[in-house]
Amino acid sequence: MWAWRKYGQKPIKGSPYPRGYYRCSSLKGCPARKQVERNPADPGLLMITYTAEHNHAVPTHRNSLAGSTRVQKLPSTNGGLSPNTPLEDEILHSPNRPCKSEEEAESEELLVEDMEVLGEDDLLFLGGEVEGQPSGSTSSVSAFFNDITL
DNA sequence: CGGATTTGACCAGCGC
DNA sequence: GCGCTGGTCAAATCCG
Repeated sequence: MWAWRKYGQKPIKGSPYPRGYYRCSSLKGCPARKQVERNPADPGLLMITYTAEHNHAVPTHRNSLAGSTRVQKLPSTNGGLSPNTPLEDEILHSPNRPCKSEEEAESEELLVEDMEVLGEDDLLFLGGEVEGQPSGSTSSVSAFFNDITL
């Protein structure tokens, strides 16, 4: 839904998997950031931590994808296509639980974004609260994902 | 050719 | 003060 540009990756102490740092590339001055790290307890699960809020509206890019790019890639071969968002379309493309290799990380992230669909408002809420509540907000996000998987 | 990704270097905060 | 760790920067590279 947002356009994220990766700007860094670091191995994290205590976790065998590196953490990726992403910025919003939709708008140049957008302060929104997200950290993507794998859950050591469940390597198939990506924990996405949002920091700061987007200072712009959700790019209609999403719909434009559904209207142009997606349709071009997937003509009416799907029959009904997906009347909903392209995000759901991508989720449909993602396998259940690949857990194959690092290359599958994107698919796994899509899997996590499935959870965003479930609790998108909650995530945005958490992301917004990180600014106002410096203590424990990040861990709350992690706990949030843990609750989902467990 | 422009934008995204990779990756090593640099910097700041914190604990000892 | 020093070393460790996490976060960011920027140059090189890749891809459409």
